[in-house]
Amino acid sequence: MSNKTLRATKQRHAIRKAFDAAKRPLGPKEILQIAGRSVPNLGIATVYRNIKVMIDEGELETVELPGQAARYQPPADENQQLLICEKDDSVFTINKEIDGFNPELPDGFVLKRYQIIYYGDYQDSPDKPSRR
Amino acid sequence: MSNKTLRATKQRHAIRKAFDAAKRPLGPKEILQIAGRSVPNLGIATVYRNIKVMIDEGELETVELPGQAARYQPPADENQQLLICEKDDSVFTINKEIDGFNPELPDGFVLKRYQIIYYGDYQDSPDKPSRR
DNA sequence: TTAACTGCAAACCCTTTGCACGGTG
DNA sequence: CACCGTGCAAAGGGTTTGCAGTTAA
Repeated sequence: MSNKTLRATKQRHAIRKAFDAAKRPLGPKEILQIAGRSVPNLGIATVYRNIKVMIDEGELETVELPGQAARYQPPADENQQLLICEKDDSVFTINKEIDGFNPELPDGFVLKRYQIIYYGDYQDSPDKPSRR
Repeated sequence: MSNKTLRATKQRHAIRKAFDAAKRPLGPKEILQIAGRSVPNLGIATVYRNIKVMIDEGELETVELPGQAARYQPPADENQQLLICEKDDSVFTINKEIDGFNPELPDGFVLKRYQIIYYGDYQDSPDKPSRR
């Protein structure tokens, strides 16, 4: 966590609002698109820099996905389950715990955390951003 | 699968040998480094093109990892478990099935496959390439 | 002979950085 | 009025493509 004093800029405010509205992990370009609606000329560099600062502040965390660029979200469960919609690669989260999950690992390997990713899609075409 | 006739080139042969020797998923630069030992002046573009061709032929498959560039390997289990060594980001595979694993999914979501990724590291410093 | 294949370099795409300007506190 | 933050453009790093020369069949 940084020790610099953060300023309240309209850019950072718009980025926060984007996450509030989307309620799902967002990538840099998605953030630019959403936040850019309230901040004309918002630059992609500003988005990247704010992502870094906000992660540093503990306000965001990285969601790393296989074969895709990183997304970001307000901090959630460590072993959060991610659900990737193959229709459009949008990402949703499941915050429920799996119980009794305890895989066998190779000798000497110390498990720190795990990530389970489900691939599939919805039969219908739901309003993605309202799901959680 | 392509319909073009593949030729037996020394470049492709060297790339096959690299996978045989490594026995773990490899990235383009790793392939270039290993196969380049037997083919001087091997170009990275040739590596990328051969990866594509070999995937097209079913000879390789993509291993997508969160937050990392894709690796490749000869086809393995669909729900293969991947093990990422955080010491150097090298990747190993576990081919054992998990039984009784059956998570609850949201209504309407059709599960096609899942991927479980464990993060941690080895206490010792094993010979990575010999592990499987 | 001919069309797949290769190496090189340029082109791309995404992310980061340098710089001068603008805005917060 | 410091100095943090921003927009723009250039620089980086990884992957793809264009092209002319090479080589398998």
